Amino acid sequence: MENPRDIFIAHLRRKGLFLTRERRLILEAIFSLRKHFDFDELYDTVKKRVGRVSRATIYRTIPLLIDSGLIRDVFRGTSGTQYEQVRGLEHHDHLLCVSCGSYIEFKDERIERAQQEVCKKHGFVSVDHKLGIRGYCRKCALIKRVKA
Amino acid sequence: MENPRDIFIAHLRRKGLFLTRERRLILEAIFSLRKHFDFDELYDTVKKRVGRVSRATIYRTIPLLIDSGLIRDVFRGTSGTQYEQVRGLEHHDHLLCVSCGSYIEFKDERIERAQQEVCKKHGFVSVDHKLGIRGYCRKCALIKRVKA
DNA sequence: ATTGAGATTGAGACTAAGTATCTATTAGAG
DNA sequence: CTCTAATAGATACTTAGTCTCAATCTCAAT
Repeated sequence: MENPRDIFIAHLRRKGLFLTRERRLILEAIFSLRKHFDFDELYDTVKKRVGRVSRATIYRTIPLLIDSGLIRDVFRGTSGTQYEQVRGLEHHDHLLCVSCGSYIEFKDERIERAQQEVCKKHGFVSVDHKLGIRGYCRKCALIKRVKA
Repeated sequence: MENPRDIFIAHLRRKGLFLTRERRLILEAIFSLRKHFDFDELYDTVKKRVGRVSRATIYRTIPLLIDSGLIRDVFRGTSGTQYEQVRGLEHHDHLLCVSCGSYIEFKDERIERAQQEVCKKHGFVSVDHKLGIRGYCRKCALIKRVKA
């Protein structure tokens, strides 16, 4: 019950849904992609493997995968939503370079713990959180300084 | 040089832009709104006061206000972006109730400090950050429990 | 106060992410 | 194998946000 396929099937069962050929192929496609991906990358990959999929099917399957805990959406830029594979339970946050678009993942236990305390204090039951720090990565910060 | 108008003008000057009637009215409209607002609320308010504004003008002015540090965008839901007035420098983050849509603002120094350290460690120059915790507020968490 | 170059506005066309609808097809329980 | 609800595909639709361009306005220099 550890592999993505079983997790996905279990989730579908729970909701009385079928594991269709398309859903299976979308799931497989995701794990052939790099960790972060967007709609178009997923769509193109599935299409390349199957020959034909409807965009609608991809859009309909994404929330199922999110609810299964297999992927999550990380940020929404001007051009669509970015998703990432969730492997295991290692939650993490992101440093996002506004200049070159690269990102760095990080995890800080102090931040996680402090968040839990904040929730507790407000009687808030957290289901998800997202911390994104926007700025300039090391390389771009240097270029910027040279320019200025 | 403390009031929003002066800050805005200074920013425009720096970029060689004019303080037009429309920009002034948009700025004034914002400060008549509640702290959090979206595009439509702003658009309607300006229209009510002036009689006529182009949606494009509002859309063009928003980034100017963001760059001036007078407002910031807090989260982007399925229906547009939410903005908030920035008063002074008090940065804060949000607890977002996925059930009733309410939000709670909070600030935690430990989180802020830890973030700075993370940036430092990666040679990252932060310009902005956003922490949003999604979940159930006290009231909705109770209702949920009763239902389940 | 006038003027002129460049900035800006308004109106609407346009783009694109995501949703909704409808019909033919498919999954899988019995 | 059969039957029914679920599903896929195709495409129309919605809507946040951007782009375009002619008409208008701003303000620094006169």
